Amino acid sequence: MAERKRQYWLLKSEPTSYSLDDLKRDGTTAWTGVRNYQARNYMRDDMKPGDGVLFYHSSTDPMAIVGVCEITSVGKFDETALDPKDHHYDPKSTPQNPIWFAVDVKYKRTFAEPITLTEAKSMKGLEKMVLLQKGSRLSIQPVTDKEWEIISKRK
DNA sequence: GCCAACGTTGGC
DNA sequence: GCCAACGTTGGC
Repeated sequence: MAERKRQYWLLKSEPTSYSLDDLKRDGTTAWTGVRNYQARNYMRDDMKPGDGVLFYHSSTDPMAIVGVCEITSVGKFDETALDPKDHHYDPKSTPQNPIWFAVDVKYKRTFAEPITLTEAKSMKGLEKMVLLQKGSRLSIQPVTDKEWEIISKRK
């Protein structure tokens, strides 16, 4: 069987709800609570252990790509759908008939200097990046090899 | 706080 | 299956 090529992703999070520092503390976390079908599809169908992840802080000052993580599981059932007290509760999603999925994400490193949204917009080679497109609000986005190469070079 | 962009829902 | 109404995201 042919080796699958490593793919790259960007995960958005509001640092007040879950920051890269939180992930550094936890080591690994299940990326639960995603309730958007396109983002779900990426987790369920496309993400594989070893894939690279850029971690982005949204709705904060400054908004920035703050570091690098790694996918360490394939898509699995999102348990938060079962909990009536959870904000992401969805009784239609059950282990027998799963709708919502999560992947495990492992902390790798934090950039000494975050790449702010403003800076990213000025960087050569990132013009097509999903994050920078007008109206783009997907919380899980694919990142191209070239974009990964440019961004993950950051110390 | 505003609002553009987009996704989802539900009436028909 | 269309589409108006509504809700959410997230940059500004």
